[in-house]
Amino acid sequence: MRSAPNPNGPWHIGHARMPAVIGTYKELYDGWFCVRFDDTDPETKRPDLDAYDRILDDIEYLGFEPDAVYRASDRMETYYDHARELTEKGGAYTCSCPQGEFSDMKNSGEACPHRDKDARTTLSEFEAMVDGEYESGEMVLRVRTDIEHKNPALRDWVAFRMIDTPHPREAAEEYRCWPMLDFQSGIDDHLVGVTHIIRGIDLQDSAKRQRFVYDYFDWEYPEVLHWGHVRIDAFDVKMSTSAIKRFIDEGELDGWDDPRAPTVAAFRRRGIRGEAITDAMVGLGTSTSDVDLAMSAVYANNRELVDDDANRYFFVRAGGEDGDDEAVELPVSGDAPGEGTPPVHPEHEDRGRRSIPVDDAVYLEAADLPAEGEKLWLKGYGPVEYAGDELRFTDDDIDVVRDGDADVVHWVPAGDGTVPTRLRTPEGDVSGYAEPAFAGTDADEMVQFVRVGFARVDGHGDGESVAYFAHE
RNA sequence: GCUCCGUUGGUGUAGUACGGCCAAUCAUUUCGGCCUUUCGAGCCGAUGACCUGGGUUCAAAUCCCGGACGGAGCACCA
Repeated sequence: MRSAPNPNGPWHIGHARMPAVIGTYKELYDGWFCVRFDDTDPETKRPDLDAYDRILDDIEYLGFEPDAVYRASDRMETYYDHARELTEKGGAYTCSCPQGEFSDMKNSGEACPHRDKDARTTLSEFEAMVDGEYESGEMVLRVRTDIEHKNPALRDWVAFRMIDTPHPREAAEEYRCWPMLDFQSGIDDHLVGVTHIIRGIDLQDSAKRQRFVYDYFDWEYPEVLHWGHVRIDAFDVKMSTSAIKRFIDEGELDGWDDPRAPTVAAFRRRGIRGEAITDAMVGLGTSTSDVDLAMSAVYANNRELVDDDANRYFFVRAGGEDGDDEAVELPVSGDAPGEGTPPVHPEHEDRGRRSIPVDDAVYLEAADLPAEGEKLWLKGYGPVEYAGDELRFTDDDIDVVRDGDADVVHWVPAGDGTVPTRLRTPEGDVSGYAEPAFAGTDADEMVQFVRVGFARVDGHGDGESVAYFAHE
């Protein structure tokens, strides 16, 4: 099987589907898969030189190692040879009709005057194409299919055309005569031994077009499956490589791994394992109709993968960039203990307990504040009553929680050890305070901010620490 | 306009080739309960679907015909 990306940019999350599915099938059925960069349009789908490696990197992150990697732009001579052979078999002719004129004739089922050309004329004109003797638009090589085919999409399609813009890859910058996808991928699939093709619904007619070429060569066409588009819920940013690129250029996004971007790189930085994405993609199946990928499915997978290792910390959200919803600082009075000792991980008592010193005041999230006179249970610390301007420690036992008289909330001390932290989320940045022990976490570690969600520690800077929010 | 294709709970999926074992699977979501000095975690449970109208048949999610809705192609893009 093969994944044939167009390297015109890093991947958004939808691109993960192909490697996820064929990589999984390969493992399941002891198969083989390659990545082939279909980079045969230096102009309108101009390849991005960085994208080749980034894509391979993304595939590795998703959990797969391709058995082979090809670049179509390295294989031009092969395509030329097959074009010559096809011409000799009577399967192609050069055509200099203006695009619109040909289209009109084709749509009414009429052959253009070039269709009867003999193979020798075509061959010499094709060599001239290869040598770059025509300008863009002057001459194409068409596959001779059936000009009266009932489906107009299949009638005498273009196999090669001239492109004046040089290819960005140095190895391919001299070529001017480029194959179209249907020709190039059709030839390659057979030559590298692809037996099963999965591709998008937009390429439904490709198989039918390519079959004409396969018939000329007397090759057997692979099994082919067309799947629908994936829509991802939960993202405002329009999901297309060019749209994301534009947002980055305009400064709306910080880069390809901005947590607000629906890119593979962003998911990675947020601490979502490739496996979680892969499993969700495989779960979508391969149906022809469009599907919605619920992010909750990816998050649910990731939660399971990550929960066991993610130690718990408290993080009090102070608010977004607009400064609303400030955290509330309240003194603690009464016969209060000097520290809170919640478990590092409730299912792993052996990891011990954190120590959170309480000098005289704590921060709470504004939304957690009860009505005056009501009680709260500060998790890992104890019961308090909200007295309007302070929290009075009470002698209640845990029954106040059982009886529903007090909510259990997280908190951090308002003292020196508290760690100012920025949590970068798909909805934007949230600033806040993490408990002192958070300063001891390592970059790349996954943690769970209790009652907030899972996050990946990005780093601890001078003034603030940064974490990337994964999911609840 | 011409040509393809699809339609199972909120979401995804199994089942549809060979009709009965499907008053429909699994996961997620939502809701409820349980546990834990009491996690937006975990455990348990509940709600919730065969696009529509005809036909064939003892029997239809499954077969046939029509309709609706949705998607795709008809590029010198991939």
